[in-house]
Amino acid sequence: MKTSEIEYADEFFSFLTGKASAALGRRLQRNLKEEGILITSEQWSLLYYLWVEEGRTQQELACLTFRDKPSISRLINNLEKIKLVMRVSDKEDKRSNLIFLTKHGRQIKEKCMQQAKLTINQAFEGLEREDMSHAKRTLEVLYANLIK
Amino acid sequence: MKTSEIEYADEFFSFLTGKASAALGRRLQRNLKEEGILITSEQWSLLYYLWVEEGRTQQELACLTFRDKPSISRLINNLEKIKLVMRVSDKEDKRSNLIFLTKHGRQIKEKCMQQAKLTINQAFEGLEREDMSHAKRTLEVLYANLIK
DNA sequence: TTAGGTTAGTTGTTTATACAAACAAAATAA
DNA sequence: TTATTTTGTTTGTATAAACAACTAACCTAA
Repeated sequence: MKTSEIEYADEFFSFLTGKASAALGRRLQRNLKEEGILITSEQWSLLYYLWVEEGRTQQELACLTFRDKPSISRLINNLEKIKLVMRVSDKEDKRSNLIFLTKHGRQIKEKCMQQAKLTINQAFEGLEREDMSHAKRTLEVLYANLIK
Repeated sequence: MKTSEIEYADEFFSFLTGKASAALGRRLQRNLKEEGILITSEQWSLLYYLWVEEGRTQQELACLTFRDKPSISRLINNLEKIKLVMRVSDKEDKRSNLIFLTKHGRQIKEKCMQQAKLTINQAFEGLEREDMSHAKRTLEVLYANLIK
């Protein structure tokens, strides 16, 4: 293996591990916990889209969060268990569930967004906005390459 | 919420999902499967360090792959099950297991590295090396911020 | 109107993760 | 030497992911 290939594999591996995003998720979860909010970063990502707009179908949530349908189904099971969301059968189309926030699900929004901002600030310390945008664009091209 | 905050949260979220690294892992797994090698991308990442050097302890592997000790313990259980690695109790320190590749574990190295290279090429299509290095550096700073 | 295909969601199975708690072996300190 | 702490690993429990197989409801076209 040539030197250039070793470096190449190393870069590859660094992304493969996804350690940065995992660390970000863990930190968010920790920051939420400190405010007494016991949800996972995955649950946060679903709630995020419901705070923007309620009454989405599970299919919509699957597309928005890049998960498959079973993953969404089980995430919502857990969010129902802790009484943050509820399924409401769509009267127009009985196949669909519309997902709504409970009162408590709406109440925690502000605290969650605040802790998300805190997490961002902690993560981006010493980084320029431009660095983040650049990295984001690169990852988006990479992602686009891989799903086709 | 101000516009700038929405953009900010969006960038944050894009990293949070880790969708790029997940897609990379799935593609690697798929590419390996096409060569008849049925291992997960997580198993690959452990094997990678064993191909570089065998006889590492689980603790070492945990550090190298940024996983906790239970994760490594169970990854190795599964790698033992499919007969790619084996635990050998360290005679110097009976607490430690030294992890060695089986014959088959060594045999698949070349094919695996070849499929890893293929995966890299697919992922990086249309991207400059400089973009990847830049993204990598950014993610490394982000990661360093979050583990302290 | 009914047969065939599509869409929305669920369930089963396997793998992987985190965190906490347990355990045994080793190192250290009294 | 014995007591205490540290280190390496495993086990328990919960959440989450992918993939395949399934059901139910809807749509469409003969």
